Amino acid sequence: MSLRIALLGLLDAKGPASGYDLAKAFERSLNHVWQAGHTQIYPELVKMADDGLVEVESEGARGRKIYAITREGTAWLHEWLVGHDPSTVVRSEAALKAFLLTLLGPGEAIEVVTQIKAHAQARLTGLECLGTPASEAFTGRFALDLGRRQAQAMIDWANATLATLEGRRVPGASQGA
Amino acid sequence: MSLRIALLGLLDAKGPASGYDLAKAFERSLNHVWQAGHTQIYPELVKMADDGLVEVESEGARGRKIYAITREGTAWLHEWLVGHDPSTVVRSEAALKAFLLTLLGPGEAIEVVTQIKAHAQARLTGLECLGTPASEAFTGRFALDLGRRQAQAMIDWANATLATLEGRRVPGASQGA
DNA sequence: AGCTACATGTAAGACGTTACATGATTTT
DNA sequence: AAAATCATGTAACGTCTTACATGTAGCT
Repeated sequence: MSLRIALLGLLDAKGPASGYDLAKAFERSLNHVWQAGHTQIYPELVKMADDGLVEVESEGARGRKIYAITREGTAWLHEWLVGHDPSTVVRSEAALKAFLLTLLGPGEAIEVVTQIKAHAQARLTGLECLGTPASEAFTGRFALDLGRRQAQAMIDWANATLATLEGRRVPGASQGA
Repeated sequence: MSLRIALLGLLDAKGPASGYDLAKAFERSLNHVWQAGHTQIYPELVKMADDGLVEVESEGARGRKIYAITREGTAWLHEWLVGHDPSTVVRSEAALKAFLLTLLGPGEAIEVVTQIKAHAQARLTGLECLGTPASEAFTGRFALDLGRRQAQAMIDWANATLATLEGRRVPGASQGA
């Protein structure tokens, strides 16, 4: 259902758009929150139109189809945002690596953590580029802040873990907030 | 591939086990890192046996089949841990809600953030119960620390966002580490 | 005898990725 | 004229969830 929510959210926030536009919007803005390519988006829009959540507002050049959110779609979106209990399913390859870190020797473990840290730093840099503190109001600004904090938490974890692995601190201790 | 890694990791860390045992281990220890039920685990173990990564060591009562990791399996596991670039695919319903927060009125937005905060706090409490600072060495202790930090980051975000929504702070500003 | 925990599976369907396929318009 | 970008789709395959199905062993 979350793909629907993401698509409805974009249509609600930015107005009518084609599947192509939505795929681009996914790449640019939603990327750090949810992922979907055009091969998933096009069929989903058709299904959503069948269900009355969106409608083809107009057709442009090159077979371009502009979808608009319907009143039913808006209602559905708000219902989900307020009423739906966010699922706690987590599937993180980085966390899986962290879990199995004790199976490796110290040298290899340091290598893996360093790699994870580099990824988190790249992610943080990418997020910093998306919004500056000056631009105060835009859709997704709260998610951007959340993404930054999550990336920073991963970097902090990597630093603490590297310190442990290098024997500079006690292992497994809780380092607080 | 990550399900394989998780299963191989458990077999490597805790020794031979049945599919049933592995499903239980998923529930208890791996839950905050990767999820899988028995309906996914049983067929995967069969495929892994076909591929030579595990083997049926013995069969016990009630049709119980004990799987053990093979040398090839161990090699494969280490290869993945060190060599595989962790995918950055993120799909978080909480983050999606955060993204779409601006579509809601202040009252509803506060409600949603409060709900997310409660979930993060429950998660943090659950993780705290899994390991005490005293027990210094166990498989997954690094992932536990990571999970705690991620949960704390979410709680911090929720508090900052609530402050913004209640008009106590500037919106969208970067709050640093 | 009935309940609970152990133990393993299959099948249908939803969700997601990769590869393939096609054609129109704009830019170089 | 060729290349890039716009624009939409299908098909095959892999992963994940939910529901269904079966039988054993221990406990009360």
